[in-house]
Amino acid sequence: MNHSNKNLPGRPRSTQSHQAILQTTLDLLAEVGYDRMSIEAIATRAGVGKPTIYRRYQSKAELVADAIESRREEYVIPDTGSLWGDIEALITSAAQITFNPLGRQTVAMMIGSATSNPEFAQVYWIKYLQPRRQAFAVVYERAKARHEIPSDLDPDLVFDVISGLMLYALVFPEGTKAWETSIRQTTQLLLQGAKAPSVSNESQ
Amino acid sequence: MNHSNKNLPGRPRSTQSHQAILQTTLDLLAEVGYDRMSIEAIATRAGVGKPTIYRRYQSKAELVADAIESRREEYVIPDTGSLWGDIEALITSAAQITFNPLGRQTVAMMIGSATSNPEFAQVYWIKYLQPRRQAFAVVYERAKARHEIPSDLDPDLVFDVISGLMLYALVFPEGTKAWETSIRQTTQLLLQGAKAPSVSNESQ
Amino acid sequence: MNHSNKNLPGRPRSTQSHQAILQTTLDLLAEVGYDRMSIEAIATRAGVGKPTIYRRYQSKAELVADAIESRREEYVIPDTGSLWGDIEALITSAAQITFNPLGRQTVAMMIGSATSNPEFAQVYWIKYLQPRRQAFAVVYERAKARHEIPSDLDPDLVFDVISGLMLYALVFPEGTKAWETSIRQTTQLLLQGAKAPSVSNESQ
Amino acid sequence: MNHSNKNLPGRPRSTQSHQAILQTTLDLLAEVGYDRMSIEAIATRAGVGKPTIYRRYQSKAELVADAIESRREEYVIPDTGSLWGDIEALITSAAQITFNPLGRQTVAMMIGSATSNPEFAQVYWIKYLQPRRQAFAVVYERAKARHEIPSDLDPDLVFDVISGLMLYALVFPEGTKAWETSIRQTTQLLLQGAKAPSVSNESQ
DNA sequence: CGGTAAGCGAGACGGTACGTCGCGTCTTAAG
DNA sequence: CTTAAGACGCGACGTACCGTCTCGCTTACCG
Repeated sequence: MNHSNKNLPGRPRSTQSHQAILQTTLDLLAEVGYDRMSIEAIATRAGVGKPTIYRRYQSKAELVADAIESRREEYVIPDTGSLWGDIEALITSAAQITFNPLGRQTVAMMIGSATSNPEFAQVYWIKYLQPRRQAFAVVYERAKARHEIPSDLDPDLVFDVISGLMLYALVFPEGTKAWETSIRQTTQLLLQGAKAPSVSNESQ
Repeated sequence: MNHSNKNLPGRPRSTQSHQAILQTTLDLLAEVGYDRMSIEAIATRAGVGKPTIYRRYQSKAELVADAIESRREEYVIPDTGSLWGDIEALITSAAQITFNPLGRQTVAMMIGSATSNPEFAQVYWIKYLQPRRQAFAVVYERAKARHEIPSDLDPDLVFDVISGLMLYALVFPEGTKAWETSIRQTTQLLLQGAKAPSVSNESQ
Repeated sequence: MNHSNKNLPGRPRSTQSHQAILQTTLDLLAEVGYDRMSIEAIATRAGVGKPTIYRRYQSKAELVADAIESRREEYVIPDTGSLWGDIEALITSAAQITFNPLGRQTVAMMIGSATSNPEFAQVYWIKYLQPRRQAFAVVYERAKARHEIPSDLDPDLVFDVISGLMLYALVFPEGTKAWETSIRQTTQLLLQGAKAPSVSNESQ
Repeated sequence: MNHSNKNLPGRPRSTQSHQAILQTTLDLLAEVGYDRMSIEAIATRAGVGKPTIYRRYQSKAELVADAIESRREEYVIPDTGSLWGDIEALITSAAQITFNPLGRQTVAMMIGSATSNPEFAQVYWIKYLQPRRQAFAVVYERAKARHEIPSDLDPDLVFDVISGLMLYALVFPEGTKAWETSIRQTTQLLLQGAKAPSVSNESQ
């Protein structure tokens, strides 16, 4: 992304400052949340001048996006040998990332600025959801090859339903305590439904 | 909730100012969004002093919550005679409320403060989602009585899946253009799945 | 000034409230000073509604003026038998009234609003200084009759010099610690100077 | 007082803004007076942000004090060759500074906050009165050297009497129209009194 | 003796200014 | 040419009082 071996004139940007900025951003995000987190506070706590931040990022959203991105680990497609094993792995991975202070704040922030900064949710979509969606497609294909499941079901749809449920559970915890159970149940029903003879939907 | 016929001392609060505040809040929410909307601007446009707003609400969130709540219409359970007709009505109603500037901002705001102001999402849950969830249960029971659908399916689960998908579609429009189709398809699969012979899930 | 025995219709004004207002005004004036004293605070502490104050007084200045005036005692011209005895009595009386918290605040307030509310200093002049100035004239005449002092000196001038010195001492305490001594000395010099053969002032 | 050639980090404070603030403060002080002058108005008219003012001064009093101080000219001790000539020069100089809108407001403000901000009157004493008091002492010594006046009179006392009279005249204009005449007369009497044989003060 | 007119406390009203915080930009000297 | 530091103009924050108003309730005179 940055061709750091270019012979640019002048003092190079401090890697140390850069790391301090990103770490402090994540710390503050987890501590006080996106809204209550000020660039001023990040600069002060990181021991960095404000312009040093603004030179790198145009907005708080951009900074936070990069901070989160910087800590993202490479996602490995699970391969446990069975469909349900893989699905459990996917759910567990998603839950670990999502259901902790930083994760909650991240999602909250992403969602909160979905309308005001649409490109922001887009980043989340491309960087985070898309890879998992594709991983699920792979998992699904493998299960199909093992004849575990029917072939006429769109894995993307299943993935979106699962993601939607997790998002829903994140936003409304009081209505959906047993969200993991709901996800398993729903996935099962979808797979069965695809196998069963079609039910006519007369309104369509 | 309040018996309102109490003989409180002092000048009563102006209903006119109150209405002006709520209306202006909704106008500005739709126009510029939650973050960019200042109490100062609301007060000025509503022709009201700032303290008049702060006397009623402790925070912007509280004000906006009440403004939205004040415009909520009574929800009527659909009864078209067929399950799919009722479902379409539910979807259409939800879409009308959600997929417009004010609706998007409302949901964005509710979700955005889900972690910082959890009681806020709770209000949304109780006032808005719960009634629709219960309405769906009624619709489902009626369909069951008409032998349109199997009996061993939890209507709440179906509702949550649908809601989750809509929320997902609202937040990530780029990934889910055809969300209405997805919802119909998913609902159909769930209903079929419930009818079909169970698929064993060995990991459970 | 007010023909209080008029048969006005309606409920008469509460003497109790009136006294509470005046007393609280003086208390607060001494405690926090004129500037930091708010009508709101007076009303609250006096257990009185704001309109009850505004019905009586048009401004804070007016209220304070009346509060001070209400506590003014009748001034009695001293008559100790000797000029210096009388002068000491005058000085002591003035000092008692002026050099205490309420007195300092009163004078400060009078002076502070001398330019913005000139009529205010005028009240002070008429109600407080004028009587003492006239009293001094009487004292002076009596001393002249006793042949203690020369006749060709204007007692008003002497009084003004004394008053000026006290005012000066009140405002600049650091420069004029021994103001009582200064006053005695000055008075003595003026009396002597009036007796002595005139010094020519060529510039006049 | 500050050696100003210190190498402080960060952007130095804008001299331009500083001057604009001081000038606008004096303008508004003369126009509307101390009480009616708001920091908000100063900031707006000076084309400056409020924090820029609050960064420099903790209170309105402090700001005004510095604004006045900034325009103070160096005082030159008069030397006309005769005592009365010098005295006239002193009086004229004092009158010019004091008896105009800005001067009146200045003194009013200084005096008004004499009790609430005692250090404020102190500044006035040190910066303004003390130099003139010392100047008068010099003038007096020169006159004594010319054998114009007796030696056993404290020039500070004379100065204080004159200052007190001017202050008195400023506060109570209605009682002391001919204050210049009073001052000349008083000064003359004091000088004569010092020459004359002492009058016994029996009460002491 | 009942009507009525003013005063009462309480407290909300539209405002103005307060003093603070954070914004995103700028201007320094130092590296 | 970047850095840390920090001032800048700006705008919104939430609070304190301003002086006015509107309540429901006395209170006391007057017909």
